[in-house]
Amino acid sequence: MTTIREVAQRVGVSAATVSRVVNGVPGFSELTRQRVLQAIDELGYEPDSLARGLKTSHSALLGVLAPAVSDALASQIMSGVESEARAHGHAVMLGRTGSGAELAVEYLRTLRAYRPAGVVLISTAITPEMRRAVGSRVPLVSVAIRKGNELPSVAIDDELAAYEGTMSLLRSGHRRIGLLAGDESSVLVNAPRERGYRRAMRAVGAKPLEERGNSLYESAIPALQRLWQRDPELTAIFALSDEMGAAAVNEAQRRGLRVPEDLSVLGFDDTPTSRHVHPPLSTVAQPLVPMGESAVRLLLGQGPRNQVLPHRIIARGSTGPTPMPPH
Amino acid sequence: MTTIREVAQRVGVSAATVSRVVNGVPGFSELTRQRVLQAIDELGYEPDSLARGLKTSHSALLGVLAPAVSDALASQIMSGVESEARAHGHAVMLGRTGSGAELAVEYLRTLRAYRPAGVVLISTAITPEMRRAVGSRVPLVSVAIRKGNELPSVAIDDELAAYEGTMSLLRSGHRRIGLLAGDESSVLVNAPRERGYRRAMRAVGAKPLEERGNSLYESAIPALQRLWQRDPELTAIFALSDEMGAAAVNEAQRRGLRVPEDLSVLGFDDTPTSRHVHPPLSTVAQPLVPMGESAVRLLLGQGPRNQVLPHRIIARGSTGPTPMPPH
DNA sequence: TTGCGTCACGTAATCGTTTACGTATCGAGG
DNA sequence: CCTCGATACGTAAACGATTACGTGACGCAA
Repeated sequence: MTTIREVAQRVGVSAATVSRVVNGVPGFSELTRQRVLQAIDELGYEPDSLARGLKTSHSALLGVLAPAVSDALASQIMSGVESEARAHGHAVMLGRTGSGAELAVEYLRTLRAYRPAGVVLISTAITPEMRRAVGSRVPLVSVAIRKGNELPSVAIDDELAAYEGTMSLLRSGHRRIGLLAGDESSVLVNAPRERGYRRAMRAVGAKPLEERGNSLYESAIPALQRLWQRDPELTAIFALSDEMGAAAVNEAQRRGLRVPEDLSVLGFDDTPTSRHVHPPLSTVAQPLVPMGESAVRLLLGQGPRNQVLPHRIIARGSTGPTPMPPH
Repeated sequence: MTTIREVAQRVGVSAATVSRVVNGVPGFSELTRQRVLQAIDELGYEPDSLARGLKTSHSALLGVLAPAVSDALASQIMSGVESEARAHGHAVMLGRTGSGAELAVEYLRTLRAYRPAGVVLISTAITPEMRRAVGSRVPLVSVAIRKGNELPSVAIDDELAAYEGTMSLLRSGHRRIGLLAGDESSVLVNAPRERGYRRAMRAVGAKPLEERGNSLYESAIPALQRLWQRDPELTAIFALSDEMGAAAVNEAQRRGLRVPEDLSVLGFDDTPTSRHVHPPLSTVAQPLVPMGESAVRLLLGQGPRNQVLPHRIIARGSTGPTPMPPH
């Protein structure tokens, strides 16, 4: 590893001067700039981030905390985080919450030891313990959750998005729309969505019908069962996650229903999963990658404290007009 | 941020002693150990990783390089990497290759500046430029690829796995088995799988039939078209990725074929995608999470240089016996 | 010519650890 | 009693960068 002193020596200047040209701090002539840059290139010098971070007391590291590393929704957001972070010369450190805040606290403690430039919390509410663990200096931003913590946030308007999703089904003539909700543990994102659904249903005098899964594929199967049991003549299902939506289209077809002729299914989030079923899942799309990008810009001090990004209803193959009533 | 000197002062010893008990280096009495530990607890002291890394010239950071952050297969592996890394007190830095080696080189350069303990390369072959970028000190390990670089590796035996996958279809009576292969760019993993398929087919005197996608869902549709065109009476399809397998079961059903009664579909990798279709996809499973775990153990100096982990054929709903020939 | 402001550097302290080396104390063996 | 070897520390020098401060040279106005 070549050090700043080695390149200084090669050029015949002091380390301070090299540091200045590297960081663009005024105090050197054009000629020495050239020679320093050339020496850097020849020696393949790269500033030691540890030493730099020690001196400046902050590194160019960004922490990312997600419920699970392999979570599809989080992955998309992380993708945006990674590219925007890199665009700003920052690197990304990964951690997961798992169940309970214990892992998160532990992760934040080790993260703090690296003096990160900021931390992105994906689908994760912050606890006082977590705040203590990471220290009060480090800026945090929460993504895909708006309420429940006083952090700056990047998210869609879940209530409105669910309202409009429901509305789009209603406009196609559906009245018997079952809701496949997420579980209580992710209440911060689910509660507003449920409210949006109910508000839309009530607006047209339709009766809300809800069952709860845990957002994952398997959990949707029994919830669907219960839904059909409560109303065998459902014409549409609004699932609050794409995985549950995928389960709905598969399960419907297994029961001999055609999608969307006999049953429309609307998903939520627009993860890649929505394209893995047939017909492809219509969904209420969150701009996941842009959300990740926005989050790092916010951390790096740009943009308003609370960003609400636009959602979008994407009609793919799984939704259509109300089936003709048999007569 | 409390420093080591502050805890030293509080106990009435020198910083050196505190450092010794923190790192378990002999040279302190049991009594001072107790008191130091207590002071650390009271002050919430956490050693500064940057300073420590500067002094020892290596951090407890592990780099991970994947083709894409949101890649499903890579995500599973990363999940294993993260948990095992954490179990060893290491943190994980994320980077992506994208297309071309340029991003990878850039990432490895910034990674080197943090003096990482090692780097995990997922589905990525190393180039001389990449090696230079990261420096010769940093140990590397490649996951999910065995050939093509002289790195220590963790992977399954792709040739054998594909052979056995094909064999399992053959044993069910299938003879007209189409192969949905991946693209040339990932030749290091695809070539052996194709060889395994061909070897099995030839072993029973069946005729190989192959078309090429790019491992993603969408790419499988036209490839399937070509497959059916070349042999309309295929009774099974072996897809070299779960996404293509999922496309095959959906596309088959769209054409009015029942899965598995009329057509069996076998996938590859055992990513979550395999459970997102109906019937759920039978697949040749790689132990992705354990592969990630093994990789970090290998980096940290444990285990043999080249690990071949066991694959497994998982029969879910998408495969079955040959359809009766109509007569 | 003198004086002063600017430019272009160099010097040296500093960030928070680790660690080689020095040292005081103490018990035991001769 | 003296010596020797552990044991249990303390001292101070690194690690590789950044940066406040000092300084010599130069230009220019008075």
